[in-house]
Amino acid sequence: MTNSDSISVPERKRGSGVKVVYDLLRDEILDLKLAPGSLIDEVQLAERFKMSRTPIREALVRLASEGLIETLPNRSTMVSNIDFLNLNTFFDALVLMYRATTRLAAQHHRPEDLAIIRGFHEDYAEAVKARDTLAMIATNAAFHAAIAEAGRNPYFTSLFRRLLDEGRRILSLYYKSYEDQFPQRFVDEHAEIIAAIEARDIEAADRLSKAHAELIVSQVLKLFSRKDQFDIAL
Amino acid sequence: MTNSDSISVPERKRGSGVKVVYDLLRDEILDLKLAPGSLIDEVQLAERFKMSRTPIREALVRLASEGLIETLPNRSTMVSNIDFLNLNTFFDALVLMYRATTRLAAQHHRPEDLAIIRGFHEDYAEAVKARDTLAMIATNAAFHAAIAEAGRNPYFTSLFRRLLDEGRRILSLYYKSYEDQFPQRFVDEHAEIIAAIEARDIEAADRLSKAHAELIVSQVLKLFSRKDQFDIAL
DNA sequence: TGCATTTTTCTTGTCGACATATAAAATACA
DNA sequence: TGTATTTTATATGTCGACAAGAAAAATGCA
Repeated sequence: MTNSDSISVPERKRGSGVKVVYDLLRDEILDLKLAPGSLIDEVQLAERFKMSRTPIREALVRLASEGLIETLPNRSTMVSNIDFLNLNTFFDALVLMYRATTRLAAQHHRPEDLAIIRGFHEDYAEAVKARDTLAMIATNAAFHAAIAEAGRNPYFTSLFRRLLDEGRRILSLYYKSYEDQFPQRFVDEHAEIIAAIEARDIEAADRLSKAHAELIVSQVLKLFSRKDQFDIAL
Repeated sequence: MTNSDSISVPERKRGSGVKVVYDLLRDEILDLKLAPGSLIDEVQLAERFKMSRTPIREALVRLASEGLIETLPNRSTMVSNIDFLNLNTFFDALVLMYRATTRLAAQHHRPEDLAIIRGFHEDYAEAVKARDTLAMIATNAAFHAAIAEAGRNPYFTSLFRRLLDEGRRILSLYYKSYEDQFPQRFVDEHAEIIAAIEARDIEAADRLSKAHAELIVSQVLKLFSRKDQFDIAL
């Protein structure tokens, strides 16, 4: 008897339901597999994940509290739109968190943190070499998140993670349109940042991370100002 | 027939359940009516709020994603402990957010924002005059949250709100023990901050908010270093 | 035809019940 | 008596079903 013959096999550990749904939906939203503004149906998800609506709803509540989806009372819930009109608030926060987390990493990192950071650094370099844009975006976010972890301030880390997540959505649009030489420059700058952290040079970490962040911001802004407004509005 | 005669009166609007539970539990946690570390029972809450466990659970999921409660798998959920060992990370984030939000308020505030801010300023002054510590804590948080709103950066605002919330719990302990003259000084400093914002003097707003935040931090640290360690551990 | 009103449909919000995992209690055994 | 094992108790995780709103469709009327 093959596995597909038996119908009533739960095959899922108790308590894992919410996490599975949350993780997968989150990834799909951040990779734009679920388009901003698209509607989410609980029953549909329940069928897809083969579970009841209760754990689905709890995953949605969590996504909503993180701003990834919006729920209209008594009416459907939808993937949050990217607010292009207020990108400046996003960039302001992003630059400040780049600086704050990198500074703290220079202060508080431990030897084992550097190994982790270097790991993601190499992953990113390989993604650049392979011209794999989705991997570039994901490993870049992981690299900076690892630096934030080494800074050991959970308040900064959680905001920064949220910003990096939102950045994944924005950068997905960016790299969908343009392939250019900047990723290689980012690799070099990452190496400089690592060196500053390792040397515990707080001011250098601050200066380099600030320049790095502002380069990204200026590139994305240049792109968006060049593109036709109607082209990017969802 | 009086209202109490009919047993099966829902008397609650559909969709309001989660919000009611969330708001009340949040307040009780922040005012220390629910002690850090105390256990939360879903069935008990369901009976208390006269609703089923489903909306209760969704409110708990939301509180958990904001870090106010922690949920042990398959076992009970509890009110998050205050991490006295890592207060420095809290203060680092708090000072930076005081500065960032006040700077942005000086840049982006609109006339109507100032009216709101002044309203909370007066509420706080009255609470100080009345020596109502719980009101002081709440209106102080509201005052600074209003400044953050005027800065119009939702990323900063949401982190700052979370920090102010956590601050409510810490300050509750502070004021439980000591009554002193600092609240009046805070009133004066608030007035100076408002003036800087109104004058759109970004550097002054930065300087004043930094000094204000650091005064609070140093006061709380002084208190905690004076107190017996075992006295405050939970 | 055009608009207001009623009906239908469809999705969400809530409920009560069952299943299961963990901790505590009880038992067995050396 | 002390430890290991089994049993029980209890709170959580999940389920299927019903009810209530809101939008869409259908109907009525001028």
